Amino acid sequence: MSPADNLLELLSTQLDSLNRSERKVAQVILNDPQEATGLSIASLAERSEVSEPTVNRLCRTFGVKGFPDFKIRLAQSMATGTPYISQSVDINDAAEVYTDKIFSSAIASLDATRRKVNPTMVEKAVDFLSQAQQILFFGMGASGAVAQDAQHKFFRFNIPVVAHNDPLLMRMQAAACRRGDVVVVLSFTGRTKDTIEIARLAREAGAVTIAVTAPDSPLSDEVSMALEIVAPEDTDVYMPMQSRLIQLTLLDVLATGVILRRGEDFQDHLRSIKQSLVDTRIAPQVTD
Amino acid sequence: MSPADNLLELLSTQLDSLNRSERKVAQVILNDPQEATGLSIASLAERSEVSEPTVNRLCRTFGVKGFPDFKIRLAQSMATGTPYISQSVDINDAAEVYTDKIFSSAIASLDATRRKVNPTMVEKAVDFLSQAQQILFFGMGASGAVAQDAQHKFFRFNIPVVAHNDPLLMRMQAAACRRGDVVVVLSFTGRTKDTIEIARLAREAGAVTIAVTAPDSPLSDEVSMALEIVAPEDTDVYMPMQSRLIQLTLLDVLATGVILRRGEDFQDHLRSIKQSLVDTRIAPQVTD
DNA sequence: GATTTTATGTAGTATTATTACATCAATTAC
DNA sequence: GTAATTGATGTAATAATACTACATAAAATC
Repeated sequence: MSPADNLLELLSTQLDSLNRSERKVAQVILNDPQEATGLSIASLAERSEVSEPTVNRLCRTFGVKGFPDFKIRLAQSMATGTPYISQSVDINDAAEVYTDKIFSSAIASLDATRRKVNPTMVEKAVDFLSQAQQILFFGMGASGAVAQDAQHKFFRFNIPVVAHNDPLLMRMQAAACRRGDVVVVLSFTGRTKDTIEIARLAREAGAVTIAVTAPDSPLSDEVSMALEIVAPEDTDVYMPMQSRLIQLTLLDVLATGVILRRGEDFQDHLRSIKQSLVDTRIAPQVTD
Repeated sequence: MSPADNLLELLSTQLDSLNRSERKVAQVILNDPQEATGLSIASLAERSEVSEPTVNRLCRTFGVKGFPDFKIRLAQSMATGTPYISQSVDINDAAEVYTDKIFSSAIASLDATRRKVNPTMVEKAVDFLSQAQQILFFGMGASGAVAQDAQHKFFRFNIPVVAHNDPLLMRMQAAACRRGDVVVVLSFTGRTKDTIEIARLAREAGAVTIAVTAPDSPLSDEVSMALEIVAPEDTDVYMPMQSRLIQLTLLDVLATGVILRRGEDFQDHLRSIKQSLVDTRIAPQVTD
């Protein structure tokens, strides 16, 4: 994010450190930012009961070129700014408040990742996955559930897929890998000793290894290619929440990539899998 | 949304119905909208190889006052417009595009749910969970991974926790439930026959049953209380993606609720669990 | 209470956008 | 095939808007 991105937030937090006149302007803006984006410097000055240069100076205080530029930043930050700020839960929060905070944090994390994901790497991972003879998902702890989820998704592609969360099984499977196998290693930190060693074993055995992990971690040095994701650890204070959602979504992206690579015919196959569930259900919900 | 809100989208859809010169301008804008918000009418005209009034006319075509106003609408629609609209992936999408679409859809789903969650129900579920003698998470298929994830989260609370994705095991466990047990049943559709029956068994055995499922589904009638979530099925065409993220996040909310209910002392306990992982890791990453 | 510093406003200047009009190209009518 | 009309585009003047340099007023410091 560029420095002056969350202009509205900046404006309200910096309110105290402004001059009296500049503060008047800031308050008028905060009072109705939408309106403010439509005003000329003259009208805004008038409403704030200050002179035009004062408005101009306020703008420059926030590191923008001038008033028109300021309005544009304002417009941007209104849409994207206020919501979705990763907030820590407070011990006194009511259900409504912490529910909102957790959802907002989840959204903020996904949004942050959305912009950071490297499409070239995604493409590359999809290349490997769609050519794999066998796919193995390895994840321990919370990543174990992610691995299981991935298995449940990739089995639809008519490739043998396994998921493990037990280090011993992983180790055995890794050693037994052959050329054509693709191993996806899931680790939030990329620093778990077992995981790193298992990745190495798999690679030595001839498998392509893909890590979904933190940037510049020991694990990402050890694999064929790394999909690097940054989780804002501040909200994951006591358990992994954000990092796991990010991994899951990224795996959704990879699965989607594989589907697209397979072409349209393949989508019939997927539809038939979904259809096979119908008999296990009550009444409606067939959805084409 | 006001008429001229999705300016970028409008711009690309209306591209064909524009004059030759105006189209040139539109293309320059679409090519780099961010950049365009920073240009003067003169520079934009130059880059588009048209005259300034042409640019001005284009702006008016989209029902805005003038060029500066246009830039502001553009800025807004960049932030709010494209994103967070649940878009289907197209077979011709490049990696960058489908990555963005999937993340955006995930965000859109979470955002939609965020506003629909009933805090009273959350509160109630937290009440049950924090008083439970034992917690059982049941989920089949993709919900199986969610159940496993939940187990991994709730085991930290010093309560016996089990997770199952096998209907037979679920059934046995359900029948063996006793007063004081809490069963959380995860089902996207709430219509899987097995799941519904298992929920009934558990309740008859004396357990409190909580469903995380679709509103007004057979399952939600069968349980002690239901946390109802609506997944936008349109993006989950071939596999459950959004619905699963929503369930996970909702379980994060419940876990957080339990933590808060336990009070500050309990947070030391959580910290010590996290600390216990340190030895399995390489070097840094202790985080307090 | 005098002096310096900081804040704010005034008036002129520069930039930027808009309008009115002219020219050119394309289409249609003859 | 040419003339007339319509629509598209550009030129140049005008108007609106924002910016700068400077002056004045207020506050803070000595």
